[in-house]
Amino acid sequence: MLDIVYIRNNPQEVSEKLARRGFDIDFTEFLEADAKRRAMMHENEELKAERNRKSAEIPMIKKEGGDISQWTESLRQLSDRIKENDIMVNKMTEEQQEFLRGIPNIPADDIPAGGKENNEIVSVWGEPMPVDAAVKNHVDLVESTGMIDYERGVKLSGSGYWIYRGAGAVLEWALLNYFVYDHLNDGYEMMLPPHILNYSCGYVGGQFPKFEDDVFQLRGGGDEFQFLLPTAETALTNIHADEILSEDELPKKYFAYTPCYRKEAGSYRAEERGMIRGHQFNKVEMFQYTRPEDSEEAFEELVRKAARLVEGLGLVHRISRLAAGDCSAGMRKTYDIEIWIPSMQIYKEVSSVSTAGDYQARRGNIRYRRADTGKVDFCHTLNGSGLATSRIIPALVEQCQQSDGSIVVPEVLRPWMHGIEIIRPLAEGNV
RNA sequence: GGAGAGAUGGUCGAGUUGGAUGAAGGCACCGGUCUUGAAAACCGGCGAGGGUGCAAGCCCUCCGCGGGUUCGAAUCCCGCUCUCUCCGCCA
Repeated sequence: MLDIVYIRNNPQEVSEKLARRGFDIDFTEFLEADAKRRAMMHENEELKAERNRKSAEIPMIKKEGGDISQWTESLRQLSDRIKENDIMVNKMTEEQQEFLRGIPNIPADDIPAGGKENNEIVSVWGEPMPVDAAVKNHVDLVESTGMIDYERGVKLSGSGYWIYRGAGAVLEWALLNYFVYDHLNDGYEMMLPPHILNYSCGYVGGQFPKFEDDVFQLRGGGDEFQFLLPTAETALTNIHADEILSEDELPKKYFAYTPCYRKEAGSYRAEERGMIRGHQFNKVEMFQYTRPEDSEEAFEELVRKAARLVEGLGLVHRISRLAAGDCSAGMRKTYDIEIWIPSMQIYKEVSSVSTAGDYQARRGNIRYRRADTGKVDFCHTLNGSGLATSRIIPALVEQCQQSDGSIVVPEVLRPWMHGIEIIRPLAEGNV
């Protein structure tokens, strides 16, 4: 949610900045309605003041034994008028809120305008392997080594689900451990939140109402529903909703491990078969609540952390600065960490680091009190995957494969691999 | 699933025969006195949102959420949500 005062004072500037992300908006009508609403509100407040004043006199008149019947009659009329006005003001306010809710965040000035095609590559780490007939794709690799059981995953649940098993499950878990320990070392607090959230969490996170249909909804009969979280960000954003934090507890640095549940409705492209896109995948999510003046630095920190995790695995990757139109609606700026998938000859996102500025904080009413002035102000919120595994494993098995179809486990994961250093193909008929 | 109790400001907690009070008191926090320093003690300050104003200020709204009764609701009535206790069930 944008600051209405800011829009009021700088409508032109806001429109221009939003245009950078391809969002066309004209505030003329909105501001007219806003002025009308405020005038109406002001008028009604004066009526209320009058009512309060006169009502307060009644007990005194009563005490002196005076007659109050004409007072109550005129006050009843006044009250009725106030009630009518209230309904109108509420309606205007509701319309205004709805309008504001539909406006995406203002993109940061230091990111390119336009859509996906304007994304910029910030840096590249490692040398992408050339196409090679000998390179096996991850689907073949994880099946031949028995790391993933696609068939039985589908049997249990349906298309888009798989089972990590044996060395595959161990590797998956080792990755998560590797991430967890890195964040603990950096002083982040670990969270294991509920996976089922209420409607309001989806709203504050910025996903609802637009993406209501992209999550798995759990309906209990009411209008509002609970849902399986599509990312731990949705939980972490809401932890401090409706709270006023004190300045000295900022920045708050959290991370959470959860599976992420997404409908991913729509057809799968053939090249995305495998683990690239599933209905359920594991992810460790980093999150920070900061003072406004610290969010830029926090953003850099999150990007650095995400990239360093991939680097630690020794996997070829790059960092992209997303163009305004490619950032999700609630975000001012997003950098993606993308990992090289040799069989597909493309980079795929394994982490998306974003800063929301105060956009989410306004929706969730997340504030802090400044120590110097004693005033409250909105926090800034930032989030970043650190990391999602579902694209790491494909990249890992492909980048770490040997000519015999075995996979060398990266050094950093060994402490959690129960002695497995090389994952070898199963014998024929052993699947 | 059944029965009962409750929801007040950062926190604890008064206030429920409707009116003088955004709300006693304690704690926390901030400023000051005292002290070599700290603690203690004492004095003072201390909710949020909105409107208006250069400002001091003034006004409106908010006692879980939504509605109702009333000239007037934290207080009465209805609905909802959540929490707690007891019973039942049980991975």
